[in-house]
Amino acid sequence: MAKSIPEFSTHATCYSHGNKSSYATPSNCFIHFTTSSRTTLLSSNLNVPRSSSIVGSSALLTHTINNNINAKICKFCEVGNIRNAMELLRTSKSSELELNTYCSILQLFAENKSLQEGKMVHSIISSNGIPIEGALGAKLVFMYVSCGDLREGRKVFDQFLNDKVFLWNLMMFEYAKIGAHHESIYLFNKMQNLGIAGNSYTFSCVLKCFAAVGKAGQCKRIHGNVLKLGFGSYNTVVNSLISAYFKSGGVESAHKLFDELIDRDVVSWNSMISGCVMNGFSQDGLEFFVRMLVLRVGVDLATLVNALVACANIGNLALGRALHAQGVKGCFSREVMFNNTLLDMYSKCGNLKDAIQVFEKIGQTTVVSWTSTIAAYVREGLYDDAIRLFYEMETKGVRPDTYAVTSVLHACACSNSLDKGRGVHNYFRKNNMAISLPVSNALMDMYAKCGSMKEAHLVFSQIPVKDAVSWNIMIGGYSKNSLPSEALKLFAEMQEESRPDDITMACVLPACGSLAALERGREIHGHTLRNGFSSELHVANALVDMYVKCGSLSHAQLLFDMIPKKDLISWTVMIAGYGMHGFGNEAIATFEKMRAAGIEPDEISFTSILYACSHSGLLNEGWEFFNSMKSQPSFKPKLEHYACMVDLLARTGNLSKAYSFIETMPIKPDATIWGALLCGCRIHHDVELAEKVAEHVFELEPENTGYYVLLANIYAEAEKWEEAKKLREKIGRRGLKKSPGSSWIEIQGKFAVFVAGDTSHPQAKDIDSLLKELRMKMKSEGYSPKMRYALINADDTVKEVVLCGHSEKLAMAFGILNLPPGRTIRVTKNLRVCGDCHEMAKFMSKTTKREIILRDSNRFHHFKDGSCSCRGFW
DNA sequence: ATAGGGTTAG
Repeated sequence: MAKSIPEFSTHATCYSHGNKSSYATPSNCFIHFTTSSRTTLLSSNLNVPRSSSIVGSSALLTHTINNNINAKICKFCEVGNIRNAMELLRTSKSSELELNTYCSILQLFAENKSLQEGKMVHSIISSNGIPIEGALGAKLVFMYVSCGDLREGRKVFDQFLNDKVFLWNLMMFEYAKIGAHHESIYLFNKMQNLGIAGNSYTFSCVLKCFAAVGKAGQCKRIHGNVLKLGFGSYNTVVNSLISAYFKSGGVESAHKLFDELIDRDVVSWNSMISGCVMNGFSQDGLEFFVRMLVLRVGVDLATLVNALVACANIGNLALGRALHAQGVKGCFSREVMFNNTLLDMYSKCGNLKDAIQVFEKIGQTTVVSWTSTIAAYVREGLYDDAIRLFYEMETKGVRPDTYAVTSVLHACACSNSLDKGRGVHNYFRKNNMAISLPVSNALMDMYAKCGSMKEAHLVFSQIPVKDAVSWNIMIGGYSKNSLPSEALKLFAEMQEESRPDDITMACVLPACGSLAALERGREIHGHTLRNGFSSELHVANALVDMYVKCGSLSHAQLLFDMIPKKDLISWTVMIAGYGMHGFGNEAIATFEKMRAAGIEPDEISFTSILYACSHSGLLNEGWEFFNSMKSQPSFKPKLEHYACMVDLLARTGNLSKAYSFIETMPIKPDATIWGALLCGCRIHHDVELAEKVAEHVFELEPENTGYYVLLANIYAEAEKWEEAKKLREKIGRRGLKKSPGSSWIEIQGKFAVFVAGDTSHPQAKDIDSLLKELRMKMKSEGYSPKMRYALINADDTVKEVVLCGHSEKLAMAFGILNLPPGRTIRVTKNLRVCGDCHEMAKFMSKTTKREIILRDSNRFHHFKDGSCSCRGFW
């Protein structure tokens, strides 16, 4: 998270490009050096009386007067009388003033932080023709830096060559303080090139900077330097080394240094606790804390704060409370930082009440207190309270920072409230708040999570320099909001403009999955291998899921088996994969293996296994899983679980059982539940029940055209043309439009999309004649086309034409025409496959000796040698 | 005259 500091970054750019015209180049320094050596001669004339007798006596007189003036100014400085000191300085002649006098007055202004007066002295020095160098130059720099004008201080610093380590340290330290670590490192390197040896301060500072910019290798190098120069026993330096190693992941090196350190002070111990905590070893950190107590090392505020963070991370509420008590005893309970950490600890340990109590008792709040409390409310799902607190903070005069802003946006995202999110965004605009990169990212994330990719993109398009997070949020947002083509498009753009990381992979792979874009998915798989991302668990899981959804179950299985430490997601993805492809028994075996591996299923893995049972018609097994879930007190079956059971009962022909199951549900059934039964009515041709069920469905979701079509089809299949027609007219009257069925096939990374009756395709003629030929063959081999699916009350010839025009048939035929013999044909359809197409696919797989994998909106159908893996369960 | 450890989000 680099803060942008324009004035310093321009420096850095100049230096790194070796720009000769920059005022800070060594050659420029040399010019200043030579000019000033000339004036050094002049200035020494001021203080050394000449030897000539006549001139000499007057010079002596001048000298005495000068001394008086200089002494007077110094006296004024001593007592802090700025006005008189300045007055005297201004009215005195240049020749009367000594360098020391300037120094004393600059020192005073440095201590008083009087920048304006300091600047005046600077201009007097310049107009008096005094060269800026040596002690005076150093003092001038010190004045500017002390007064907070680092930029002006740097200008003076660059004007002369100096070898004062203190001054270099000062500059480095100031840059480090404002986060300009690179600038600090630049100065360190320059110092080394000039042959100026650093001291312990130098190394402490530069180690911090290297750690901050993530240069672990440099820390090692500096470590060597430190030992060579004999700072290996300096406490401050070793402590800096320890924390630098920790910050760059060198946990072992840090521990080794600590073990070898003889004089450990409280900072050494604190560094160990914080280092362990930041590397995810909170328990180890707490052990260092306990060792401190045993050895009676004094504990300070930082110790308690670090230990509290450790407790928060591992949820150790008991120790957290003990630390609270210890803090009160040690009089830290007035410290804001202590209270902030404390309230965060309570919240993270699941104790909102105590967290709020700490917050309400804090005498003095900072933006951190508010942010932590906002996050505490979000943790408990109290999003409105969190948002309210954000606005309340403003009325208390606390200005929100990046953390506060991202937290409140997260609250909006979690509450799934686009209006509240927009409200916060408007609040930023009204208050002219700077929208930094992290804030833009949080805004995009909020809009994406609330489903408005349009607004997310608007924010995205206004970011001048995007980082990987920005791209990932957009790509993942498109994937999650069912805009997979947009996700893939943006991923391609990202590859041109930025560096995709492991998270990018996990964001873009689901898009391949939802498009069944196997070739693109394979490409991205290659990308993860080349970049070493595939060892990341979330990437591996995403890959398995992608192969499952792209219909390549064997690849999914292969990758799944290769995951060394599978988590709940890995298992759930594979169980769902087996289910979707109709391998119910494999899904069950995998579920049992997961339990044997000590991983307990959650609600989602139960949904997956129940669907797997339903897709394979495993009625008894499904009941068993459903009952075992109900027997666990921590689980309450949700709507989706009931939907699976209804689906399972209905598919297996237990329609009336399904009906009574719905009636006895403890929660109110929604349209999906009734819809599952309606679907079963279609499979088992129960028109009477279908009408009864449809009433429920239409009442719950009157706008969803899919259900009207479903009932219309049930009528048509029963050849009840009048009813079908009425229903279709009803749809028309309501202005509802059926979402058109479409199918697509990916060939060489490009998608060919077909809609029913499409004749615009360049190969339409070939496709048509191939389908006609297949139909003839089918007929001659005794297949009768399933006229029912034409759903038009016309004579059979017309029906046959319409049947041939179904999008999945077109896509399959296109695949046969364009893919080399023997290659598997993979087709995806946005709706459920039609019965006649299903029959024809079986036939196609036999006569063309091709494997056809058809994914519909519900599951996969593998057609091979004239049969389908679904065995009729669809 | 300059230092090392310390709170909040995603």
